Amino acid sequence: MQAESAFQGTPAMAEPFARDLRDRPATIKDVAKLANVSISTVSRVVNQTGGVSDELTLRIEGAISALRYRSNGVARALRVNATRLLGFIVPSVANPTFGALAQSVEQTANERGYSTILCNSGGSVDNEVRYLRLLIKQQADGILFNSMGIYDQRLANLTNSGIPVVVVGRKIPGLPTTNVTTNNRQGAFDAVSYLINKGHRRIAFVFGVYESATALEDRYDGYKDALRQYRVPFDERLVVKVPNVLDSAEEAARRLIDSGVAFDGVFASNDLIALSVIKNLERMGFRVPNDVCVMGYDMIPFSQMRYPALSTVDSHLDQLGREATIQLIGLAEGMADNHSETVVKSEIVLGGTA
Amino acid sequence: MQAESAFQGTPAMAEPFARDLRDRPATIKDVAKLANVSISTVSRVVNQTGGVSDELTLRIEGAISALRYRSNGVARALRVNATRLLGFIVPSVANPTFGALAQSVEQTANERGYSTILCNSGGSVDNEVRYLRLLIKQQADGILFNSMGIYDQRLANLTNSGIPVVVVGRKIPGLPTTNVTTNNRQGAFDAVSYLINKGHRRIAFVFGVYESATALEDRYDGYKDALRQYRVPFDERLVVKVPNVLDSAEEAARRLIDSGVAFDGVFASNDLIALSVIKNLERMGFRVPNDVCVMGYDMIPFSQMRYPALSTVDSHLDQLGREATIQLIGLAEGMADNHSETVVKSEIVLGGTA
DNA sequence: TTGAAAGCGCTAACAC
DNA sequence: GTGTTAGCGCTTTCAA
Repeated sequence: MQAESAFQGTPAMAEPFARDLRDRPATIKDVAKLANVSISTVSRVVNQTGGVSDELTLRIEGAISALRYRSNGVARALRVNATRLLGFIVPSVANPTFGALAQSVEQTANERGYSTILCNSGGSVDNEVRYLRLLIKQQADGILFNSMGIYDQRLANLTNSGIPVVVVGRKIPGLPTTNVTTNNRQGAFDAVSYLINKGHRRIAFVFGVYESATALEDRYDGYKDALRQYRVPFDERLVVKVPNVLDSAEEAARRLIDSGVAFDGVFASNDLIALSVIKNLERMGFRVPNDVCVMGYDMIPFSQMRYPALSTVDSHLDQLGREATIQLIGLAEGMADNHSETVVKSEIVLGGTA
Repeated sequence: MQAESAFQGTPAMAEPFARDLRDRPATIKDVAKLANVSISTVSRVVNQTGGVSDELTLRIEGAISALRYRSNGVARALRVNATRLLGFIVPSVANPTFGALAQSVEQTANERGYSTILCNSGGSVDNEVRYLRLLIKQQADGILFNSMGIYDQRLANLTNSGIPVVVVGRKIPGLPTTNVTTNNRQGAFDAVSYLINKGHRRIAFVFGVYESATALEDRYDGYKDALRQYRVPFDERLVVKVPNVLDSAEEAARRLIDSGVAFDGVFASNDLIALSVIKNLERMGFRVPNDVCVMGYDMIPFSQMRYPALSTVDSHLDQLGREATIQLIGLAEGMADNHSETVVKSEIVLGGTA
């Protein structure tokens, strides 16, 4: 820290000293030699451990900036057995849900002196396994895992291999890890209840394949809960699965419409799907919300960048990411319980589509 | 690799051996001891350097899986002086433009055995500097830099400090780095030319503050080029700056409309702004494209998730990310020129908004 | 307050 | 084919 500001302070006079060591970066040894002290003293100054006389401190800081010395994080990591690196495994950063999550994770980690290695699993368990292995090998201090929620024996082995793991946004059935989730079932219940209370009775549930098993199931359960609560008959023809929306937004609503089943409301398992449904409804001449009401889930920033804004359920992605990261760092630093469960509340937000 | 599959093959019989070493992970030494060989032989098996007899190989693989050994990447990195970690600095992953870019970077890096540390600068030079320092300290093998394009002496110092750096999507004036950009000026020219050829004469240019200086300037230049080419008078009242759209999508079009200046087309500096403009136009009762045509830039996946889909300029973000990553790895492995320039072509894509 | 020295886990000469 | 050993750059006892 001091070292760095000292360096900035003397960019001009730094050059002459800089490279009598041929083009490799300066090490602590070089600094020690130039300052005429031992490497341990340099280390004390660099890490601000204290107990170094003002005179030496000054001399060492001078040498540090002259040599443009930066302590080697890898060597340090090896020695102290901590990298201050966190792994974050998500299905896809291109998906704004995870983008928002990643943003909050990264920021929270940073405030605490950690960096984030981002890993796109593409939604495949094999890749999840591959990344877990990689992160363990790279000695990440902890792993934040936004898994697809599919159980696999290898996942169990890896998440139990000693490295702190927090599963975020969803649970993996059978994996006893610390997890931070959003209150999916309640949120879905609220959304569908709202639609019912507005007088809708034929409410479709549209969901994507590219989603975590458990989060999806919870939202589906919430949907059914609401129907039951208000004695609206369940019709399985209103439950529609669509392919990955980011790849092909085409089929979402069409299937529903083509099927000829009457419906006056749609509850989508996430915002992207909701948007895709709206797109297709509008393309086919329906008006939203006049002809059909649509609600999404997650409240990605985008879903508000249209007119009318999407009615949705805010799952507080920022809070989710933040909480999960805090938990993970707690585990990594040995001051948190393992296997805890945190639930972030979600709440409906009315835009203009329902 | 072999080690890992061997391990998977014997999860059941692994346990008994596993923890006579108290709860620390097994090291190469432990494996050597159990297999009754030297650590160098273990290393040779782990790294598949060859030259080890079948018998020993087998014995070592057995020990590896029994101990659930995983080579320590940090120790290896220290020794071979390479982390196989790439840093990727972006203004914000929550922004889908960078999400798309990050996705392609991550994938390309992965195919080549590298992982990516994602860093959100939040668009501030101070954070960019902070991250550059961090990545250098962490011994990243290279840095992919999606900078805001603002020059700063510290950036110059850091990017010249020996670590390979590729600037992607934009240039930083005054920083002679390798860079991979998209053909912004031409793309903007094409977009605006298209609008002009459709008969529009009052075309606004709307841009955001949250954008890279150079990319923006190039797009602005392209806009002016087209006006000049077709002898459409330039009216600076049609050039409108809006605040960060992700934070507040409110003001984009309103300013333009409130100003009372007539316009029949909008060229936005990126898709997000285009969407925000459309939202506000529609909210105020204008119809797109009937009353006003709108074109965006970048072709983020989202801009196609509406009806009608946004007309925009595809800047081939995936290709951009891919190309930049390849260049960076080339630099990192010492087989690419420094200071090269690559330009990815962009081309207009007609949705239904223009 | 300072320095010497051991050692984190690994690779790569080099010797056998 | 296999083993011995030095050392990557750092932190951290321990002694002085």
